[in-house]
Amino acid sequence: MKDGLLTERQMEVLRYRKQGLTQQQIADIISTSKANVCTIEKSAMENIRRAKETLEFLYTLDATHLCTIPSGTDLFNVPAIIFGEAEKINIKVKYDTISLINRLRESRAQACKARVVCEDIIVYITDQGELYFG
Amino acid sequence: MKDGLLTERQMEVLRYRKQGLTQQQIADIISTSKANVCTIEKSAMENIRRAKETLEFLYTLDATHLCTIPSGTDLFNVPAIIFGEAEKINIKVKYDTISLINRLRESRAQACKARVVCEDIIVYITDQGELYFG
DNA sequence: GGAAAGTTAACGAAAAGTGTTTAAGTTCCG
DNA sequence: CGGAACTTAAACACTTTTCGTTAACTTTCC
Repeated sequence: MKDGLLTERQMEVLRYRKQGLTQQQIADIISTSKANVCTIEKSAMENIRRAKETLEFLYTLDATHLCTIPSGTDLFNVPAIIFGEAEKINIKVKYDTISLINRLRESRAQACKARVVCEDIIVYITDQGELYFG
Repeated sequence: MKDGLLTERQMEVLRYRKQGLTQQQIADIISTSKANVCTIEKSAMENIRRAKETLEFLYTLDATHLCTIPSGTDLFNVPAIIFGEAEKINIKVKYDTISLINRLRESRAQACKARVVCEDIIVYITDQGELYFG
């Protein structure tokens, strides 16, 4: 039975980073180049991103496809669309208008520019009204 | 930029499984042996476990060590210990007695037998009073 | 008991991930 | 500007993961 995704090296760098050390300082401590510290840190972040994405997939397994928000939609119109679709299948969405927009912004930041959705967004919903954006 | 931890094959199997298919049925669909479906499913679950553990590590980066609950402690005594330790460092724990026990049970199920803690449990806490069990 | 479902072990080949180095690039700030 | 911090790319040796096979084993349920 193995540990998480991160290697000892990666966790080491992240811990030192959390303490505020520069890459050069860490490089000196663990006896390597600062370029290497950079790549180790970067691959650690990549692993964390992949861990998150993996769990996101798990959630969508429990969820069903609700609708797709087309690119170009005004962000402020998104809640109404989602509430409407959810109502059709008799599910009460867990979020109000504001927190729904915030949740979307957090989970798909690069898909939201100013007030507009700039990528198609697939919306999933669970029986409990939890939302996921794909 | 890559996807999550799971391979196409692994996601495929998990989706069919969610639909209630047996390993043999899936094996027929994707043209392989049921033994292979089993190992693919198993490694998928292992990847999911690792993803969770990775994010747990991330939380402990933000958190500081609060105390260690020794093996053999009565579960119902755990909240008092934790509240006491948190008070010493002036942090208000986010949970009440009941939800604290539930949180512990969920996060470290195999460490809780009946009313007793059967493994040492390291407790971490954030400035916001969020708890993590290592 | 017997059939279907599921698990395990051993092994091989292909693919992917990791830690390094070196060298050339940023970006930020006084 | 100049320096410190940080990023990137190519290449390498090395380890790990993955998918697959075969064959034997356990569990579950009627």
